[in-house]
Amino acid sequence: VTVKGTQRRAELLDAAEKILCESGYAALTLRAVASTAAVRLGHLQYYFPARADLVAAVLQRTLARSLERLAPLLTPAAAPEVLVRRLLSEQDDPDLVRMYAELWALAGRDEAVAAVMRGFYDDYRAHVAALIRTREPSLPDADCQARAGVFTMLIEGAALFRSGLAAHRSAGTDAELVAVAAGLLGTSS
Amino acid sequence: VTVKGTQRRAELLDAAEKILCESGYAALTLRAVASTAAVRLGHLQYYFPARADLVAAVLQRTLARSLERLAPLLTPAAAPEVLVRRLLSEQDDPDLVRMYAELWALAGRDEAVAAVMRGFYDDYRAHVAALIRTREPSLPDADCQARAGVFTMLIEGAALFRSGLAAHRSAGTDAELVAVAAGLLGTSS
DNA sequence: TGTACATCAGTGAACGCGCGTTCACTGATGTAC
DNA sequence: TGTACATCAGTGAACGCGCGTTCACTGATGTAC
Repeated sequence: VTVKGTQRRAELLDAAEKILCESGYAALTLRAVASTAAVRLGHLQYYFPARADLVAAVLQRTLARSLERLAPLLTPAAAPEVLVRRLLSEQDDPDLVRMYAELWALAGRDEAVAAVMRGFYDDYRAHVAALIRTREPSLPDADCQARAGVFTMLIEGAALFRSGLAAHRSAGTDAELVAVAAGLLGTSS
Repeated sequence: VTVKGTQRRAELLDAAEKILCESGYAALTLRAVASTAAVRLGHLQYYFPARADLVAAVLQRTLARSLERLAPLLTPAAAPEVLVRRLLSEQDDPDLVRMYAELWALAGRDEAVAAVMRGFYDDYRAHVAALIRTREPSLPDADCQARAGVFTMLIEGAALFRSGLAAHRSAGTDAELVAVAAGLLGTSS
């Protein structure tokens, strides 16, 4: 495990992540990844012997990075409404929403992918639950979990209906969405 | 346009819908459809000259049938909680949820598919809005629309988080989900 | 009632293409003595 | 400080496969006269 090897591997995952985001899972072929990373097909296979290895690696890394980006937003510092708006603005990147939609579809056909996805959303939900707990300390833990679950459903459902996939954005619906989502996070400050 | 031709066409769409539901979009190949319908590849091409024609036709028919199944549930006859529970029980079929996930992913890569999807959800949302209007006649129309929009986000988000794709079902979260969704529909009876 | 003919329904073989995978190979880098 | 050798990094060509599409063809069904 040399420094060069680690770096190359990261470059290949960069290329894979770029393709997955911009062009989708169907376009995530070994040849496309190799070409994007300016590497020969056979060489890519040296690092990822089978396509499944590459897919698993890029999935893990992409979701871990997503969580790193989302977790800092889920702090009690801001008012719930502000927090929800920030969270929703993360959905402004169409490529990202498209990618999530593809991962959901993938999870439906591949139990290993589904397990990784559930792990990601478990972490996400735990952050939300902790936030609710901070805001309403007297609320039983089970209720915090339940509210966090519904909050997550709502936010991820919103991704579909604010991105053009299932509907276009609407200011009126957004206002109601923010109100409902903020209400789930706890009493407004 | 003979009766035989119409019937054959329906049989082919049946086969395509079955594959799309059970095995997903990637498995929706012309050879698989022809084989399922017990028809030769060349013959399938006679009815659907290009794959895109078949995909468009099966998408239209599948969503139209979905709406026919969902619309009767969205009547003011039942209490909101009961109605929401019935709606959620429609998500008990894993194949169906998987298929929706695939259609969302598809919509992200194909604007024609996205347009069909948006049309479907426009109709769906209109039904919900009408239901809310019945239940709370004094509510301005814009508010009905906004609430219906959030309701739809929540229900579709719930599909992801109750099917194993993004999370497994939880009784506690379900209870909170029903409460929030029913609240959006209007005052409880 | 029969005949000619156009259209509809269905067959079968082949095409070029991109895919994941395999494999034998070469050059560079590190390591043991 | 040099040498031998194992491991790492990278190349290039070929494979079998399934895909959508094309096309020439045959048989069945309807229609006009």
